[in-house]
Amino acid sequence: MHYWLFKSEPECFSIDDLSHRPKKTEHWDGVRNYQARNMLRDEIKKGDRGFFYHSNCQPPGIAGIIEVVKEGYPDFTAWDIHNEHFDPKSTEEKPLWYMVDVKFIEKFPHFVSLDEIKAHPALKDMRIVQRGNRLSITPVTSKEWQTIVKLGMKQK
DNA sequence: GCCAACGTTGGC
DNA sequence: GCCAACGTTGGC
Repeated sequence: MHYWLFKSEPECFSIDDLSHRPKKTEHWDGVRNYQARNMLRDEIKKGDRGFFYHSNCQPPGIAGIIEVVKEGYPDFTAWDIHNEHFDPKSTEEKPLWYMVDVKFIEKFPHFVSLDEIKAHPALKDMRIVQRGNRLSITPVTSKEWQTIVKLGMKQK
């Protein structure tokens, strides 16, 4: 099993939005970056777990845990001309963009802020703390995963 | 709202 | 196939 970090702007789609969806499940659509697309299509497997990262908000950080419940399949929002992620280069015959379905597992009792991640020596290699990182999905090592889960489960 | 970093586009 | 211009991301 592998671990991932999924970025989302909470204004747009937050961990609470996910937990209130039917079956606490939603497709992770709208990724329009080739590197992230390759991970969605080829590497992210059913049963993998991910962090739900809140970006472009105050404070940014990791809000909780999700699980991949459906592996890569064509992102149909790219075919919808009225969708903001519409892309005429993608067709049903030759889909260009992919997505997975993710399910809400839990919200951390303690939100792990980007500041905390940056301050932790074991997390210094995470993509998310490196400057200029713009990938919306990144791999997480099992060591990083365990470190962050420990921080997130810490009760006040 | 600023702006650095980065990916993508398109002219050549 | 280079690379400048442009658009987007996302922390601050």
